[in-house]
Amino acid sequence: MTNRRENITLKDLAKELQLSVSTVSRALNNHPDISLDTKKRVQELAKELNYVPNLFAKGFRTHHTHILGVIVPNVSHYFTTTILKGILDEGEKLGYRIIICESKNDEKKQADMLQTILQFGAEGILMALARRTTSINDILKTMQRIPVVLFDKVSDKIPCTQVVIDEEVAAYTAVEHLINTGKQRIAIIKETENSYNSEKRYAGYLKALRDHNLPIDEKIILSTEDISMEKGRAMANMLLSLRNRPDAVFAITDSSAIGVIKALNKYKVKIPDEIAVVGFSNSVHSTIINPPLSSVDQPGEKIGRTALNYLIEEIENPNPEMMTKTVEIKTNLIIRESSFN
Amino acid sequence: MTNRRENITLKDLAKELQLSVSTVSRALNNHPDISLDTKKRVQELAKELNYVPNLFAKGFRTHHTHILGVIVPNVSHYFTTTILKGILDEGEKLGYRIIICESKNDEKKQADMLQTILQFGAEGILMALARRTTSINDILKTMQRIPVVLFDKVSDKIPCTQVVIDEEVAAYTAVEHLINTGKQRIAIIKETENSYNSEKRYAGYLKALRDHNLPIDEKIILSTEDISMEKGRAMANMLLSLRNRPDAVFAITDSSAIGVIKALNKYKVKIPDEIAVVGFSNSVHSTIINPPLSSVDQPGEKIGRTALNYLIEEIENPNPEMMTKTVEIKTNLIIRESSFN
DNA sequence: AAATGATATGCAAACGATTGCGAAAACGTT
DNA sequence: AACGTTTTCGCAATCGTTTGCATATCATTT
Repeated sequence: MTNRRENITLKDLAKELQLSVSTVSRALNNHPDISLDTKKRVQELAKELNYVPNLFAKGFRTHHTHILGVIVPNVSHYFTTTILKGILDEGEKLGYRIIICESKNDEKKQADMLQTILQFGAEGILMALARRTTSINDILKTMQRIPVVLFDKVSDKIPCTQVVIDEEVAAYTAVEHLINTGKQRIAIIKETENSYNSEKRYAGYLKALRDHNLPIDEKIILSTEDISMEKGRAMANMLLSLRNRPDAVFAITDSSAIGVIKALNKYKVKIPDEIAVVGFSNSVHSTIINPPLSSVDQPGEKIGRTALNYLIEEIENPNPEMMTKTVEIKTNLIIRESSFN
Repeated sequence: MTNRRENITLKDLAKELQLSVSTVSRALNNHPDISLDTKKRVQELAKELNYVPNLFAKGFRTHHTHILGVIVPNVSHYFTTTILKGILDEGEKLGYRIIICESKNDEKKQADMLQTILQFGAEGILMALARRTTSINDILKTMQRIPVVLFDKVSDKIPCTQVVIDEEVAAYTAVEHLINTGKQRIAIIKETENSYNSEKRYAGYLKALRDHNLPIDEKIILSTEDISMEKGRAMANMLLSLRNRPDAVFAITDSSAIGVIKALNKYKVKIPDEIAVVGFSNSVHSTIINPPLSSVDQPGEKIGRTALNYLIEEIENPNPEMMTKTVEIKTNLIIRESSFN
């Protein structure tokens, strides 16, 4: 391992070329004051010696770090990773480095991470809120220093740009699809906690039923906290035990929808003829389960890209008026055999 | 947005307290030279004014950036995300920030990212190689500047610490399990390209057969490039068309194993009685598919943690001799209904 | 009383790059 | 030949923090 630490600096180049540090700096930055001849000499030597600017010194000097922070509840969640993909890709294109943190749905951890990211000199933060984020003080405080853009898990209590999907429309479309296939008694599995996403989807569900003059029956409106496959399974069992069974289930997440399918399969309930199922997220699992699950596809990469672009816009052209808009990304219902054949 | 840019510096604290900048610095760093009284005064004011040290200036001064870079082929790959989880978590504990990049299995992109990460002042790099990484020059060059630790996708051509699972043992165990359930004719689905992982697993497969005096039949040793669910399905169809069908399939990845199960289900082949299936990775999908898939569980978080710890060890205590070892993490075969009932 | 030592603080340089300002060099103009 | 312009470059300050060394104060010892 030769010379692990030794880095070439402007000074080295300057000495070698018998120039001043400032001239070398300007030559490398293509400053008009420098003659073409000098520029060429400098740039050639720089390349030859494999000069890499110390971005720390630069960032320190210019107060421009080109770092962005991202906080998400769980990096292993598939939908989240597609968003990250968009963020990483777009960030790289625009010359920003991305630091990723996982809040593990822990509000306190989330607050610590905001602090850390801030300390580290990030110029902006992208985040999906931890579940049950109630004290938004830390976030507001952070926003006084650098811009914040929320995505996916958002809250209208926080005055900043938010990038979400058209939750309500998406749910409406999904339920309407079930209605169009002749279903009349559609159950919903949603979250108990006041989650932004869950509420919006529920609203879409209600609107679809009302618009098609279908009765709303609270017996088949099921709520659960920490929605999961297991909970989906339990809810399905519950629905099967009803005297008046539903003929379709709209589950607010794919995992719970898959739990439903598993339960139905177990009791040999015919899908979709007896009970149809639609999920939300279009995760990879949708195509693994049998029958394949109809689901709302959320364009994760696009959400990531969009959020990042808004953030950078706010960093580079601060403009208080533009900083509180909500951007809705269109989703797309993917119909598979769990609801149609 | 009040005072977005204004940061409190040591100088501000010093002026307020009528002290010198150096004293304030030492007080905050708990230097023994400073009196308890002064320390207290300084620290209190710092907290009150919400002083956050400019880590850029600090890193610039101390040549200690506390940044690590991670390069992986695909951030949406489940196993990868579990590794990332481990890296992020352990990194945070040890006070390092993590920058993540996605190579998209593109060797050129991978080289660019090494450069970027380097420029940015990372003190070490963790990486899983892009598929078909042949020119390792960029990596070797990087290693002359900062330590590199490889994980998951590794190469023995690169002289550095490598953290992998016990591929061969894992495969051996999986195949032996099939043999123990009475299977005699076990097919394997592996990769064509000279992938480190695939070759090791294949070796384990061969060894298990030989140790149990089972014949090795090339007709049921199937290779494919870009292994996937679709390829698994195709390979299964191929196996079903044989006059002499196998009674078990060991698929080197979960996705291909799931393809196999889907094909078998389609043709109503009884699993595991007629043909048993074992996969590799124990991805979430294993429990979604029906029947649930037996699979080798790879402790992703542990791999991440381990790799990170080795990297930091090399950063903080450089010691050329320790830098080329291969660490094997133990896996665990999870038996489900696809191979046992 | 002087010397010694311990304790507490300040001075100033350094890290590497950028940049306003001024100076030198080169050239053209009268 | 003297002057003005333009081109090209260097000086020096600056960003915020750390740190070796010098300094100052006070108590302790001889």
